[in-house]
Amino acid sequence: MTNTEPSTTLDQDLPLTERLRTGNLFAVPCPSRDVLKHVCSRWGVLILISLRDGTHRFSELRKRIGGVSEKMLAQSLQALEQDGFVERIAYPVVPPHVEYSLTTSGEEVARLVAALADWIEVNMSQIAAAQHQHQHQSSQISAGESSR
Amino acid sequence: MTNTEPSTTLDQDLPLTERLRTGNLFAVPCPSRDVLKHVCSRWGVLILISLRDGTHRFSELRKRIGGVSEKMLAQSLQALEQDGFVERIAYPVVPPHVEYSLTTSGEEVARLVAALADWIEVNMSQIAAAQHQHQHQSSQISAGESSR
DNA sequence: TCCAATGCTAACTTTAAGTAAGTACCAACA
DNA sequence: TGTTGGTACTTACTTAAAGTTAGCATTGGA
Repeated sequence: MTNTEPSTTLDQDLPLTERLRTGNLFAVPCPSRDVLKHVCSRWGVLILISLRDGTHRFSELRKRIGGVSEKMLAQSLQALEQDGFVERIAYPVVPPHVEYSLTTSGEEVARLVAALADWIEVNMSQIAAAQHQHQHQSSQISAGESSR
Repeated sequence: MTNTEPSTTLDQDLPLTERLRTGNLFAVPCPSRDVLKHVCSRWGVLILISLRDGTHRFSELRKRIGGVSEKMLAQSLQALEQDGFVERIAYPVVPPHVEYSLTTSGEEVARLVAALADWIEVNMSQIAAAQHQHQHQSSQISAGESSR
């Protein structure tokens, strides 16, 4: 049996202040989850960080962000634009010229996302060490003496 | 044609300081991307935030995090454990009793992730307004007469 | 005339997420 | 002596998302 509860129960039982602090992210039908998905997605993160140093064209972003396809770049940009984090300006010329930049709120999320990404990169060697260690003592950690 | 470059080119051309600042996240074969994926994943975020107030059992997390299945919870916890963000302690009793808590580095990422999640929740009404506005003026934004 | 350049979109394939059911272990109950 | 229940998982299967490839529109330049 899986996922039995309506899962809004937890939020409903808490006082308003608590609901605001812990957020309703823990409830299933929460719109924040979608926004978080856009912002935290593989390409969303890199787009936001890329645009922190100013306006960029579609093709510039594609070149800068290694491994992104045009489809995913367009899709991610559209999501971020719809959430109001990215502004899109299309100049009616041929060949097309479209510029993307961060909005005010976009700059704020981008700052937080960049902080997270920076932390991971700075501590990557430590994380890699933990991963390596985990490989060699797999599932040895347990309370007391015997396990499994 | 998509994804033409080996995409390490950009990093290689930059000086070391710049590479550290902007990170090699923009390169395809970057291990940071995987860590970011774990941390920023739908359930990873909620697990990290949940564990910020202390140790929790598997079943407690399942109840608290609305909509998560046992499979995804186990999978996400294993990824976070492997990255060294979460510690797992299994007591050799029947029925099983397993406790999860944040490590020191886990607390740090959790703090950054929580900051991001909090920002989104606090500004959710503004974001929702932007989304709604976007619906009604879809793709009307373009450069006025002609520029460049 | 034909190709290149740019920013997309559509059709299709592969991967990841989600769902439902099963496993192991023993204690308590009837 | 079943048998039920509780916990923390796996495993097999289905669906949704990501990724890949190809194409469109337009026009300046070779």
